[in-house]
Amino acid sequence: MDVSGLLDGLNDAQREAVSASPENQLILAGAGSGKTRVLVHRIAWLIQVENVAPHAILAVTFTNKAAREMRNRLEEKLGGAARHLWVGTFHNLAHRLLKQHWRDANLPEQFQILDSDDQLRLIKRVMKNLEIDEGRWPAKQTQWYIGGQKDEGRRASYLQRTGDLHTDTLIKIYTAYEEACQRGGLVDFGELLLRSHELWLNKPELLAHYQQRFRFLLVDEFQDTNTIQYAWLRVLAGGQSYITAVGDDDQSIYGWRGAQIENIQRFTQHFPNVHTVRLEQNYRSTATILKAANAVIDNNRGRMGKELWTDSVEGDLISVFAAFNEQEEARFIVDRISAWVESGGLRRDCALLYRSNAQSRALEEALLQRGLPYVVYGGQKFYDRLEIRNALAYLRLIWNRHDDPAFERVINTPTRAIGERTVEDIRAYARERDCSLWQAADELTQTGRMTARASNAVRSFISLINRLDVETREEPLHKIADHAITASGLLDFHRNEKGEKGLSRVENLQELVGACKAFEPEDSEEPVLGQFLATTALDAGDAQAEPDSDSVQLMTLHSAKGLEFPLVFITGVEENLFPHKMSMDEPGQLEEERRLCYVGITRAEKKLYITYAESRRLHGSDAFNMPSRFIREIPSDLLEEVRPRTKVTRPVYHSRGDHSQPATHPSLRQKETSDGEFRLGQRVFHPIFGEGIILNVEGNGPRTRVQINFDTDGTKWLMLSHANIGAA
DNA sequence: AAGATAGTCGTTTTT
DNA sequence: CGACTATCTT
Repeated sequence: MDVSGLLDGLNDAQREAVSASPENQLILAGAGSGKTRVLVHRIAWLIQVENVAPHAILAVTFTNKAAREMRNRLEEKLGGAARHLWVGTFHNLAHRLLKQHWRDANLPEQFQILDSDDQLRLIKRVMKNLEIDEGRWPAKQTQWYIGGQKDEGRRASYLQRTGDLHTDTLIKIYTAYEEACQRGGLVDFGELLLRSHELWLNKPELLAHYQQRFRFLLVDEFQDTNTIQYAWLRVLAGGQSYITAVGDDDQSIYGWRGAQIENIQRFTQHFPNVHTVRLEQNYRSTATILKAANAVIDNNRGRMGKELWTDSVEGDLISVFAAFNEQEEARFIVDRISAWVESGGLRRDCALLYRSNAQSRALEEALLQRGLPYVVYGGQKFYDRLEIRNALAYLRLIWNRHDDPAFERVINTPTRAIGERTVEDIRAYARERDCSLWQAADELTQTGRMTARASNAVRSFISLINRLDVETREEPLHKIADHAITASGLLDFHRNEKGEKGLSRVENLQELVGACKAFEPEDSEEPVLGQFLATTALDAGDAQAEPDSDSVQLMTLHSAKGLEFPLVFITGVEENLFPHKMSMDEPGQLEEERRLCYVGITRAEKKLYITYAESRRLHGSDAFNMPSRFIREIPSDLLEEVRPRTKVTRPVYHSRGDHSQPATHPSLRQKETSDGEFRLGQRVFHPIFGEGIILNVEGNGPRTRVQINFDTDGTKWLMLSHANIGAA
C-alpha cells in the first residue's frame, strides 16, 4: 500500500508521532502545531501500515465539534474504513455503552439523559421533599457539588458524614438525588461516565471484551480530562492497549471544572514506556506573537517544557492600547476593525476576546453604532432555548411517558388550566406510590381523587400525548415534531406572544422541524426518535448557525480555545478582570489565568492588540484597575503603545460628571506628547475635506497620524505633518 | 395565570 | 447597572 502520503508535508516531530511503532505516546502539541492533522495521520498510519483493524481504534474528544471534525477528516483520508472507528466525546461513548448494556448497568432500556437544566430542577424538587432550605443550600451550589463529586468518581454512599452540617446536608441531598434518578431512569452527564466506569468494574467479562477490542485509544485535549475520565481510560486500556494522549499542559484552562492538569503531567508515570513527542513548530502566528506567548507562559512553574517557534516572519509589534474607559476601548477597537475592513480585510477574521461575558456589551454597542455586523459566541445554545426545550419535552413524552422532567415541563405549557395545586397532588401521589408522574396522573384521574375540572384537564393532556404517539408512529421524525408542536398548541402559544420574542420562538420551532428533517441517524436499527433525543441531550447544537456571514467574532477567551484569527483583540486586560479577582488568591488559579492569556495570545495569526481601560463601569460602579500583570510579562520590545490621546485628559465627547479625573493612575503610559493641540473629539478643519471630528491619534512627532471623521467625506487617516489641519 | 415589583448578585461552561 | 428570580398582585 502506498503510504508515503501519510508523512508528506509533515515536520520531523510530526512524522515521529505519526509513524511510531505501536506504543504509549504522549504528544505535547503546542497551539497551532498541527495537532489534529497528526492525530488523523496517526490513525491512518495504524490502519494502513500497522494493519490495525479500524474497529480496534477508539478516538476520544471533548466536544462534539472536535469529534465531528475528526470524523470528517478521517473519512476524507480513509473513506469507508472510517465507519468502523469509534470516534466520539467521552459522554457520547459512555452513552453508547450504557445503551448497549442497559441491563448490566442496572438501567431501564429507555433511560433518559438529564441535561444540566433538568438536573437543577430535579435537585430543587428533591430538596423540597427533604424540606431543605434553599437559602442555605442554593440548588445551583448543590448541583455544582454533586457534579464535582461525580467528576471525582465519588458516589454518595462513598462519602463519609463529616459532622459538619453543611457538608452532611449536601451528602443527604446527593443521596436522595441519586435515588430519584435511579427511580426515574435518569442519567446526568457525570453519571454517564461514572456508570459506564462501574459497568466495567462490575462486569469483568464485559470489560475484557472491550479491552480486547480497543487496542488503540487516542485522546485529544488530554490536559482537560477529569478524574473519572482518566479512570475510565485507564480501566479500558487495562495495560494491554496503547494510549496516545494528545494535549498541551499550557492550555489547561478548565481546572475549575474538574479537569486535572496532573493527568497529563503524570501520564508517563502511570503508563509504561511512554514515548513523548513535542510538537513545537507553530504554523499559525508571527514570531513576535509567539515570543510574547512564550514569555508570558514562562512565568508558570512546573510546566512540562515546550517552547513554540516558527520560521514565519517577525510580523507587526503587539499593540497595547490604554483606554480611558470601556467605551473608549470599544471605540478604539471598532476604529481598527473599520480600518482593517477598509483595507480589504474580512470582518470574520477579527476576533474580540474577553475574560467575562459581561464585557461584550460595550463592544457590541460600539459595533452597532458603527454598523459593523458581529456575532457573539457562547450564548444560549439552540437546544437550550425555552421553546425548543418545551417542544423536545413533548417528543420525550411520546418516546417515554415516564420521563418526569419532561412531564413537569409541559403538563401546563401551553397553559391548559392545570395549576400548581393539581401538579402538587400528582407529585404527592407519585411519591407515595413510587411511580412516575405520568402514571400518577393517569391513576388519579381514574380513581376520582381529583376535582372533575382538574381531572378533565389532566385527562385531555394524557390523551393528547397518547394521540400524538399513535398518530405519528409510522411518520418520519420531522412529521412527528411538526405534529407535536402544532397539536400541543405550542406553536400557536408562541405565535400569540407579542413582540419580537414570539416571532423568533416560532422561527426556532420551525427550525427544530428543519433539524429533524436533516437528522441522520447513526444506527439504522434503532428508532430514530430515541436517537434524536439522545443527540439533543448530548449536543446542544451550535449557538447560531450563520456559517458564512462575514461578521466580527466576539467570545470569551475560554471559547476561543482551538480557534485562530488573523486579527485578534484581547480586551479588558486589567488586574481584577484578567487575571480575575476570584482567581488571584491561589497560585494555581493564577497560573490557570496565565494559561488562559497564553491561549488568547496564540489565537492571533498576524496582528494582536491588547487593550485595557483605566476606568471600567462594572456592577453599577466605576472600577479603576491597573493594567494586567500579563502585559508586563511580555518583553517591551515586542510591544508598541498606541496613544491616541495627546494628553491625558478625558475625551470631551464623554462626560458623565461623576468623577473628574481618572487620576494619576500608574499605567504603561510613559510619555505624553507635548503638543496638546489636538484632542480626541475635537472639531477640526481640513482645506479639502472640510470639517470633521478627531477619532484617533497615533504616533508622535513628525509621524503623528490622526483619524478624522469628516462630515461629508467619511473617516480618513492623515499625517499630521502633511495635512494642513486647523481648529474648526 | 399573567403581569408587576422587589430583591439578589455579579468568572470562565467542552458534556 | 441590569439580568434574573421569587413573590406578590390583580
